[in-house]
Amino acid sequence: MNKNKDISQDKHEDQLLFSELLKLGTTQKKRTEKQDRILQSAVDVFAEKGYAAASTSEIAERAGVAEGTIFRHYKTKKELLHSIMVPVMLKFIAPASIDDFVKVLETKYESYEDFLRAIITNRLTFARNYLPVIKILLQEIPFQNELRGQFINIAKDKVMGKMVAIIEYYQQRGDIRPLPPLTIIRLTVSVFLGYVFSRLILVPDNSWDDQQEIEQSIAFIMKGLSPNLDG
Amino acid sequence: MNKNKDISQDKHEDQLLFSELLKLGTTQKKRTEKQDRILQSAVDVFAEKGYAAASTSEIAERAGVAEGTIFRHYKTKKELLHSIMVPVMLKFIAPASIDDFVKVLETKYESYEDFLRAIITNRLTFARNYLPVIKILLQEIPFQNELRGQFINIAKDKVMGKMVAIIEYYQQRGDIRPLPPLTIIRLTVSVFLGYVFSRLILVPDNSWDDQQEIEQSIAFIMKGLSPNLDG
Amino acid sequence: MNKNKDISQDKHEDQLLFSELLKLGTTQKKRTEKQDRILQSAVDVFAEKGYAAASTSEIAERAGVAEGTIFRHYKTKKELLHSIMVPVMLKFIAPASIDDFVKVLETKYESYEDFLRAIITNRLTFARNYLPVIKILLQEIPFQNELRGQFINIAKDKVMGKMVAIIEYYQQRGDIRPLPPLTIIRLTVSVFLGYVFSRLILVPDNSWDDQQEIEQSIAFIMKGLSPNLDG
Amino acid sequence: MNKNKDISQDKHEDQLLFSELLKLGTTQKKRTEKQDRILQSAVDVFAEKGYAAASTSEIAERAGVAEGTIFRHYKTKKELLHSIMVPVMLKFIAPASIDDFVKVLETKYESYEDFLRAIITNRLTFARNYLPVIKILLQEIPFQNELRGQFINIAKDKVMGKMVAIIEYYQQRGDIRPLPPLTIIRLTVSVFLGYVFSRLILVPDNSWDDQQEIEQSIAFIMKGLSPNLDG
DNA sequence: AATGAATGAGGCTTCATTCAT
DNA sequence: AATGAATGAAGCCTCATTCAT
Repeated sequence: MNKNKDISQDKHEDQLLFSELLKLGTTQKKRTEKQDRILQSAVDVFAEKGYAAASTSEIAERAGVAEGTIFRHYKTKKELLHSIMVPVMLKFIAPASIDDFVKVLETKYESYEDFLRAIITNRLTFARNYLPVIKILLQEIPFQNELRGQFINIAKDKVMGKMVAIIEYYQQRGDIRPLPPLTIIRLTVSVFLGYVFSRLILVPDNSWDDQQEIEQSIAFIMKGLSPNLDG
Repeated sequence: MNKNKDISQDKHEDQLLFSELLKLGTTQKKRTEKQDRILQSAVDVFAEKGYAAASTSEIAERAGVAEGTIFRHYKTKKELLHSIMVPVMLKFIAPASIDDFVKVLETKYESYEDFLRAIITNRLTFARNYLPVIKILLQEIPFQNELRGQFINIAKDKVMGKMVAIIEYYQQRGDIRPLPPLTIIRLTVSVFLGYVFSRLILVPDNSWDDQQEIEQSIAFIMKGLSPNLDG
Repeated sequence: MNKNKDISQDKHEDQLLFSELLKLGTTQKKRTEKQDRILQSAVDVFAEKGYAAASTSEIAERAGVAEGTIFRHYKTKKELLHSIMVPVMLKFIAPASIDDFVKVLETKYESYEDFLRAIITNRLTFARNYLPVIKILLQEIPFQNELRGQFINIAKDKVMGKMVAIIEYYQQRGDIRPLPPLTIIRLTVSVFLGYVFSRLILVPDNSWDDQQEIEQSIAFIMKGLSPNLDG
Repeated sequence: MNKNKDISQDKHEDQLLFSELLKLGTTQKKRTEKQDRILQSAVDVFAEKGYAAASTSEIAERAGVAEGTIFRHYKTKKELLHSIMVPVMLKFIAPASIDDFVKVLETKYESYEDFLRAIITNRLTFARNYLPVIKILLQEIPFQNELRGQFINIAKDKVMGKMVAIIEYYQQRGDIRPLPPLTIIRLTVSVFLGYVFSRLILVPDNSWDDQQEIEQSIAFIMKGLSPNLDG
């Protein structure tokens, strides 16, 4: 059980500034300092008020740039949103490290539980670091059709295949029940996002014992998926 | 196993029109037909575009009334939102039937599983009937502080106490593990809302086998909460 | 110096309720109690906010009648204003008693000073009793052309002639200087309205010694108009 | 009697355009030509219709700008009003030249009459040049509490002290009666504003002989305040 | 006579976007 | 590249007035 080298240690991926995040994964032109400030302000304002209620003038003000400057870099407000969300979606649902999972599937994690613990810890760290963008993502997915399409495509193309492969691997090993892999993903992700939502949006002021809640969630999922209920 | 006449059959509560829903639970003045049309249009537009992006003029147009008419009945756009959401919250998180659960706790449902199946089926029926308002609720909770406060209060005052009592009852009976009841609620609700979200918002066009997904979800939860993993 | 029977004692004229005032001077239809309440509320709201900023709905609300009721009695908001102002103008600038002045000019007041004291005290009592309508009058005169026309006409037809006669009488007696009577009126009225404005609008919270201020004002006017500057 | 180069000649102060007036007395940012046009139109419309009845759309139209442009420079309609009135109040009740009065009190004006003639002529010139804003001032003082407060403060801080000193000086010289200085100010200002109001608002179409009316007003005030009525 | 729901024109204000500097 | 003044469409809301009941 190699708990030590778990994914959450992947500082290179998750503890970067937002502007750094955006650089990854796409071939971006050089971004100026003003552009960075615009993006950061946009993230803040979108997360605070929602996309529709956010005003470009407030974004500009917080970024310390003129109103017109935003539109020099992003043709429309919607393009600004997309400039933020696309790299985030790539990162959020398709961590760079997932490839590693596939590659070293058998050797890296002995059990589905280890895999689960690794990925949940990792994604929670990510969510905590980029909470505002996650919030935007969850908020806007229902309204921004194009965004939703991209999200689903990314999920399909970059994640689902691999996840299914991983799940089937553990199913064959007898770690988990032979439910449809998509159902397993849904159940797992529900528990995870349910925690993120409760923890970060619904009652953030509560005193949460993250460590314990996560362990309980993992145990819950593992038992829920275990093949041997009455075996 | 599950009681036959399960709660989802409670047509009097859940299969009414939206305008009927609003009548329940509060002593409302008589609502005119135009008022009903305004409310229905508001629900539609809020659900389609989100509160902030919805315009009162579009709501009026769809309702076939003059824009001013909206403001004769609802002082502000926000009041219109609240007029919709408050009764929904009361109904959604605090079904009238929950009192029955408490009253006839022992006799009515033999097991936590039966209880779970009953309440999930019931709430899913409700969610399906009032999908748009559920969508609004999930969307606006992060931004409308007052709404969120009311939501949390209603949850606290009307549901949590009873749910905790029910859960502790089944825990004493040995049906489920002695986790903190709030954690159990979080896990259960996560699975439920995760399904609603996937089913109704994220990929609504998929062909879903509701019956099977629900059974799988219930089984997942039951196993996840069962005390006898390695007993 | 018959100070005793001065005009301010004319209770029949000045200390009536507003609704009573309106009855005088014009042949009005019977007014219902609701009409009275509408008029009184209109006076209040017009005086508080100004005609343009007053809303008929607030007037209705304060009067305790439905919005539509106002328009059953007064075709338009402007007609409501006029219904208030016309009788007031008649009373304010053309006191019923002025006829008496002319009739008994010589015998009633021995000097211009007595006349002045009588009329100022009288008009001040009136202004105090009907302050709100005076305020409306002063406010709307510049904007309501029709009102201004009527005001000037009433002043011309009912007052100026008589006032000029009175002033010329005292001028012939050598009481006051042979300035143009209109100039004398302007100077006198200025001092009077200047006091009303300071006293009732500009700094109403001040502690004013009315008795003394009035006496000083009268003395000021008398000296200002006295013929014997270098006599 | 009166000094020849009287204050009304102070062209640098009083005969500037309105936009010029606004520049004085405060350190203003540069104003664009459109801003000037907005201010001028606002003055016109406010004066014509009153603040409440003036519409920002008409102001914009007359200024030849888009309505939105107004709100780029003035956050609200009320701020637009204040932007106009504050400098005017400073100029109207607190002429720059009043300091000179104090400084050169004895030498500059031999008598209260000279002082009075100077200041009245000066203020009348000002009023004539800026008639619309004076009209707005007189109209809105009763309704705009904040404006009234500022007006009173400016009067207190900048004028009253000096005026009282001047009046007491002439009282000690025996020029005028020992009435309370505030009463003297009230009487004097009443006569002055009474003339302005009659002349410019009530019956502007009359043919007025300004020179003569002013001299008569001054004579009236002087006699009214003279100590030696029956000396 | 009285009501109050309904209207639609118009009010103030915000906003994304453009463009001359 | 950056600015910020300018725009005009659109947003929320108010209001005087009408009319069916």
